[in-house]
Amino acid sequence: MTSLSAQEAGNRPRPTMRQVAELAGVGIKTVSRVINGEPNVTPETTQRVLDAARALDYQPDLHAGNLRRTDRRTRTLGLLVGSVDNPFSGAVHRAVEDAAAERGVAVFASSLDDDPERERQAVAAFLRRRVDGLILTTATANQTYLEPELQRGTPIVFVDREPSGIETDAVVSDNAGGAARAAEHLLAHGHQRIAYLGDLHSIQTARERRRGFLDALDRARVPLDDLPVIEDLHDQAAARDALLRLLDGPNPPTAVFSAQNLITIGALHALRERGRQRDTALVGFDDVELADLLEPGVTVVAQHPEDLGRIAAERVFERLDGNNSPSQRIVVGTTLIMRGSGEIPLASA
Amino acid sequence: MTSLSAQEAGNRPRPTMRQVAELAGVGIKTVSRVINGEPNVTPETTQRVLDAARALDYQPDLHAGNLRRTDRRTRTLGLLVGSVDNPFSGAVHRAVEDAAAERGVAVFASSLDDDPERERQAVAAFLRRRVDGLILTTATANQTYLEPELQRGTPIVFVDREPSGIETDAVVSDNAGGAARAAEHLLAHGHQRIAYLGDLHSIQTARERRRGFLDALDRARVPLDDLPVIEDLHDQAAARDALLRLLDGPNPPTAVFSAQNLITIGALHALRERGRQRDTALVGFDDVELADLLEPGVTVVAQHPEDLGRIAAERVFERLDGNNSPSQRIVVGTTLIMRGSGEIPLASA
DNA sequence: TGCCCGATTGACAACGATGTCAAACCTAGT
DNA sequence: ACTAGGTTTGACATCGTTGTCAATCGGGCA
Repeated sequence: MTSLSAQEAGNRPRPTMRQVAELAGVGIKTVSRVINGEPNVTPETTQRVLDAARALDYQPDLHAGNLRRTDRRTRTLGLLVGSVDNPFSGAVHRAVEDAAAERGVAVFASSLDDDPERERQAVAAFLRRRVDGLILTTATANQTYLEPELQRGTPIVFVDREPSGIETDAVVSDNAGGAARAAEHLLAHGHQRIAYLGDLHSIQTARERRRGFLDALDRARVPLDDLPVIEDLHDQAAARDALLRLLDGPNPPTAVFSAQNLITIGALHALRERGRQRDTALVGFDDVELADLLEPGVTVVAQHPEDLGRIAAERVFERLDGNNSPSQRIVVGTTLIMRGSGEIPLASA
Repeated sequence: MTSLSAQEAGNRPRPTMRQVAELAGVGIKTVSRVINGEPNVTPETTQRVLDAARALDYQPDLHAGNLRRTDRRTRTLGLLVGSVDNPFSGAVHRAVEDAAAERGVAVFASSLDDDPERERQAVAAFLRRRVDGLILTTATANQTYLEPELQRGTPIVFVDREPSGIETDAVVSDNAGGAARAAEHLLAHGHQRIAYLGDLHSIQTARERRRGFLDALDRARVPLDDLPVIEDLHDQAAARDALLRLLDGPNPPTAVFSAQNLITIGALHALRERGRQRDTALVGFDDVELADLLEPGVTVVAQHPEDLGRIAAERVFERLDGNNSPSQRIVVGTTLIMRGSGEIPLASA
């Protein structure tokens, strides 16, 4: 009533099964049976128990039950993504959540920030809480530290980036293929001097995209020597600055491939600032919101984060359901979406 | 080694303190002391225990410990947001995660989808897992169902939307104020016939924004009777369709206030489709990515979701630390960001 | 030498639930 | 009326850990 009521912390202790049993005038095991929907309880007893539980606002303690339960399932999943704040990660997260919610499973989410130390910490935090399975985006060079956990039967599925030093499932985008597609698209519009703006070299997908990009140019016999290939751009500002330098330098690129969503946004800023958005072609990897409303629209190689997340979650649940077929690497294709910026032809100037 | 290794599920059982104790040749309580950093263990014993723990890849079971521990803290928080794949929610989530991670607290995140039933389910799932505190965006008309939990001392902080029927902390944006600011801004540029495009009337913030908007117009003595006020637009497509109808109808609005980020995007689409983006003014509530690169740039009343999340989390931790001052309603201001679309003057046509 | 006191250690109960098992209670068939 | 067999129920041990408490050990001091 008064604003004090909320603050009388630790007032009533939380009711336990024992108290429900007492109120209902039955044994504690009977309460357990009712709460868990086990058979062989008369309707009258069931009702008495339910009434008592309602009256006390009883909430079973999942973890206490787990301790004794034979399956030892916490109905909890650990999810590690780039950052819960990034739209790509958000879509992955949402798909995982939906698949999990269907099964009454709750999801712990953590942000990686491409920091190996954060990864170890997050995984340890998940394991201490006894998650039933892990869906991980990794920042470590090597995940052998997870081997013992895998041996214990905990399903671990990597998402977005492939694992290394460990044999387990992975669900990833076709990074090299998508990057190659972007390069070929720009080549087809006459460009040869294409700048590559990439994320940290330590990130596996960044290396894959770079490889796909360079391989495609190489196949087209474009000399790679003096190509502007810039890596380790980890945020919008860095990408913007890098492209500004290229645009202001001698022999600026006629086209740009930005290999990640934040980099694309940085590149867009740089192009606008120099008024070059209508003569410098741009293809981005990963879609960005509103890209279709810019002028010109931003051509992108779109990933399908919802699929990545959904498939990864389904894989975890299959493993939990006993499927122990050999581990698989599932590749989700990318989609080139042409909106204008990627179709700007090489200026005849 | 072979791909089978990962599949021999349930191989080795997970090691317990008992096994660490056995391997180290000490009592189980001594292991507990070492793991928890309690004093009065000799350095040699400590080392033996740590070695044994390492050798077995021991991970303490946080929940088992909790069962016995006097503070009963799971070091876990439940967070309910609109949708983990909405940028606004993502920013709130990230801020909460950062504040929590500092304290070794893990975060369960769930999406609400403005569905009261999902809210009950998510909250129940959190409570069965004994989270230490709740940070909630609500979709129910009334949250008295949380009263017993509040009485037990669980900190509950509402974020983004205010609670009703319950006395507890809330951290919200200045919705009415921000909407009024948007209206005044459009009025200042000569507009009177301003369309309001709003979210579900059942959402408290949507009602607040509508109220702020209408009050501002009323103060300016704009007749509200035949103003195009459209509510219950819950996604981009609905917003686009609604605005298209207005633009195509008789007496179309000269300015638009879109009261939520997805609605703003839908409105942008509609304006482009009719080629009206340069003569119809637009102010959106909540910022959207790339809004600055559109032509014209999108003027918005930006919220500060990071602040909402951070403050809400801090409030929870203060409560957990024993602060039991009266519950507070903390209002975070909004910021008008002028980028062009909101400064389009009334056409002299 | 004997005693006191603090440091170190481990046995044991307990946290809230479920699995096991046996007791009590029906019902129907003879 | 009596028994077989199924249904309903609860006592008790147990899950992995921490709190309590008592036992042991090793000095330091009278």
